[in-house]
Amino acid sequence: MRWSRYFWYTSKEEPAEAQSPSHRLLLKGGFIKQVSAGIYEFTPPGLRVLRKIENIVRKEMDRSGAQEVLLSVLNPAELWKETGRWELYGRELFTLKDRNGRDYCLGPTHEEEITDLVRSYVNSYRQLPLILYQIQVKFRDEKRPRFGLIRAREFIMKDAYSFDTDEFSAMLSYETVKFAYERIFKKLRLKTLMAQASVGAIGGISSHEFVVLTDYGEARVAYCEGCGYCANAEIVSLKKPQEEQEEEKLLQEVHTPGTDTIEKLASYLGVPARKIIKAVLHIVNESKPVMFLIRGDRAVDENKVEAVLGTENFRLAEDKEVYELLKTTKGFIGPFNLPPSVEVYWDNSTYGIKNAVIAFNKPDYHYINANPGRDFKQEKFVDVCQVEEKDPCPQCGAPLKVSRGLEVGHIFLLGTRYSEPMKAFYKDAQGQEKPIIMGCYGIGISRCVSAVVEQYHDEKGIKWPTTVAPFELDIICVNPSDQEQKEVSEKLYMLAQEHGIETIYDDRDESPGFKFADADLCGFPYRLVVGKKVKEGKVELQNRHTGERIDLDIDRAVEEAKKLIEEDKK
RNA sequence: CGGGGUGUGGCUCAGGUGGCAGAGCGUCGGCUUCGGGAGCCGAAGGUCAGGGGUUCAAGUCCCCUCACCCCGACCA
Repeated sequence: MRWSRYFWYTSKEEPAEAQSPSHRLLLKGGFIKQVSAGIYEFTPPGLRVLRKIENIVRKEMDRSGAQEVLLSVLNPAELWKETGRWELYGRELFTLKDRNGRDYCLGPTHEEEITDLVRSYVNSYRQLPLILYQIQVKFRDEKRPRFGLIRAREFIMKDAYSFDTDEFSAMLSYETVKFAYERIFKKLRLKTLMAQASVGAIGGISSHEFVVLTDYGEARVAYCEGCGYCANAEIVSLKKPQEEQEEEKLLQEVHTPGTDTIEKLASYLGVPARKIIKAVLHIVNESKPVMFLIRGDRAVDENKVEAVLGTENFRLAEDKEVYELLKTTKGFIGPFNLPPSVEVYWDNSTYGIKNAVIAFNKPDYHYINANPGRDFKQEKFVDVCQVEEKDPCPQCGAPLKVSRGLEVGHIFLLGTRYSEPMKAFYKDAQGQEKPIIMGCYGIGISRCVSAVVEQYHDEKGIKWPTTVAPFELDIICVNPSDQEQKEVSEKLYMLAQEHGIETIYDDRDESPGFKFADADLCGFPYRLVVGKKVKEGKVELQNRHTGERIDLDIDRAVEEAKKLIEEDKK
């Protein structure tokens, strides 16, 4: 491709709206263009990257025995009503009506459609197992799209679905896709962790996430370098700690004016936050008050709260509600003299604490030296504590590491969540009708574009791995008005194409610095610089990843580049 | 959905106390230059997000709406 004729425009200015490196560099490098919040267009080079990722995914899925289909984007409401998700999916579903007033949605995921497709053809155990997949656009009306392609409202996803006769067979399908995913991310050069995950809104039995460690992910992953345990932080269980060994001191009521936060209270009393018991009041289903008590230095994990309460319909109590129920204000809530409507849970972190600071619903006062058993009762213990670095690994007890991560893949063993309500049944060898056991498996293709940039960039720009680079080789003619340089560049460009190297030839009439800067920004793994050294019969081959530069004889240059590129792609 | 912020040329931004709409980059024409986003000369380019209000006069002050970005809770 000759850059002078190519639809590719980079920017010298930093895009004002972008924060994360991938968002910033993809915009600045002219790979994507924003249309609206969470909606992006791909330019020719951006699309080249996307297609390469798609093709890697496609190849590995095919290799695992999955078969590609293409489902509809515009989905009639009827199917979604069969599974109840027309209502359950909520406001994240983009919905619309046709001219006759019939309801549709733009598919955010395709369990309903694929189940409908399969049930219309499959009715015997002889037709199973089966894995189908597609690579297609998805729509989700996200509450907060952000970081460019990382969380978009319109995005490209590879979604696969498995259909089996029984759980054992389903588990095999699950493992098959899991292995395919490992190969895919390896080929994309993405360093991922595979984390145990909660099944969430899609529903199901078992689930793993493939997570890229970056600062701009929204998942928190806890992992253990000792035993290899790795899980989404929201499902890591924290047990009761050892009982503290301390002599119980005399309970005292202390005046603590204005200490409405743990920080203020800790510094006012001169005690560490871990010696404070904090109380958090939630309102469940807009009616029931529930109090959680947790150690002062720890945070409540709302996902765990959801698991304890069995509903996502809860929120923190407002000041007014706190006053009506407990006649106190935030910061002075405690588990004493409560109205019977208030349910109390103690987080495991509060177990065995000695001489603690705790509030008792009297504004501006706390108890000090409060001790469980003697001064208050702890009945129901639960685990609602947000996992943090150095917490013990639930498997081996070694200190955990915690990182922000970006979820690029997710696999679920669904069971009969969709086949049962949609009556996707098969007949077994005995003629018995049974629901198909399903699994579903996603990879965020467009998100992977960002994930790669997050892992491969420096202050100058992107450093594409050769397997996904828009072009493998950039030929720069330093001075196109120099006849000799021009001729050599043209010759090398032709030769590179003959060798099957994906080449962009920067023949633009721009200054050398301009072209070098673009090459760094756009991240081609290899760069052939045709400059004044042609007089000595040499050109320079540069490696974007290592920064290495070597002078090569003109006739050897392309072969040499080819060798390195092939090596990278292995 | 809660909290914070920003909307001025294609892009990045400046425009105290109301008084002729600006710069740099980019674009177009010309000259010069060529190993790290070159230099000089000239030109085009604006519904100041939209609507309403105050005023002799609004980019600037007030009200409403919209869009986008950031922080939190949720998805690949």
